[in-house]
Amino acid sequence: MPSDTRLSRMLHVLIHMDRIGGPVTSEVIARMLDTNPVVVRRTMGCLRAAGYLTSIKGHGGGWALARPLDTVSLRDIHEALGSPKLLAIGLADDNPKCLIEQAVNEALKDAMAEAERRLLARFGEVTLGALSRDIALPAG
Amino acid sequence: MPSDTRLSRMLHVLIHMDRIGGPVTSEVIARMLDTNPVVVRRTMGCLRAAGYLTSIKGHGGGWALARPLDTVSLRDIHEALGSPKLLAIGLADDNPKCLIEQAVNEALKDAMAEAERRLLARFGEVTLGALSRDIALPAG
DNA sequence: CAAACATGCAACTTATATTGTTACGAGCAA
DNA sequence: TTGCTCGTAACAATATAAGTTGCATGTTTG
Repeated sequence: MPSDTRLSRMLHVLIHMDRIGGPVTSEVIARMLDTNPVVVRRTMGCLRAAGYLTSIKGHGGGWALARPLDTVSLRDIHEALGSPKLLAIGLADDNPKCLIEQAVNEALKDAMAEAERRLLARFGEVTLGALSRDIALPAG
Repeated sequence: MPSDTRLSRMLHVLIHMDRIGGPVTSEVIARMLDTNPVVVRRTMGCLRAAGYLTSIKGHGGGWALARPLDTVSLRDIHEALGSPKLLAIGLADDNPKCLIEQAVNEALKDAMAEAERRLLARFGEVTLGALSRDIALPAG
């Protein structure tokens, strides 16, 4: 399966929108992300449902930020996307009564849970505003 | 995509093999893992290539451990499987020249690399022998 | 040697999740 | 009314793990 790039894409586009200021159409965003307007609406719809974006139909419409980027962390966006799986490996449950399988899975689960916790913690520490300020201004 | 359960399965089966002692056929292992002998051969072939297993054809043949489990870490098995991706999220490279995309990806990449490093470090600290000793003996 | 057993491997199918595409409906502005 | 824009359903494309079938190869046993 192709890796999930939605988080990367959404962070990218949110910072662009902050700098543009006014509403941006799915069409324009699709060109930024080298994809399709429908993909943009589908993904950004999650962020609208979570209160980070608004969308306006009709001429002059498009997408706009609903909150200042300093109040939004990478983790917020991850969760707005439905908290998709962060880890690619899974636990087999082929023989759930087997004590060996249980012990192996317990060991893996602990390590995986810790890795996930730390990744989410780091995402929670970084706001999109802070990230944006780290970028050279000419990027527009 | 279905999560990759090969690591979990291989750890499980290696501890069983250690307790059984003699060679075990793909057929028997397939029943342990509730799967197919061909899947077993395919996956275990990676561990043979890396020197952790041997396989013997013909009557009385099957799979056997090539090294004591105390000398094999979870990380060793992960690497023997070809170091499959640990993280499920990826970085979009839709517009590689865009400074914003670059900065976003850099931030994500750092956090992801750290999570991966820590997970691998933890896998490296645990041997299959140690894991096996944590399990109640009647599990056989 | 012949038969039974077991792995090796190619080729194909299935399952699952993201991503891409087409088509059409609904709302809003000029 | 016309044109722009989002909303959504439906479907195809893509990638990877997993499952399946079939047959060749090698090994043990009688």
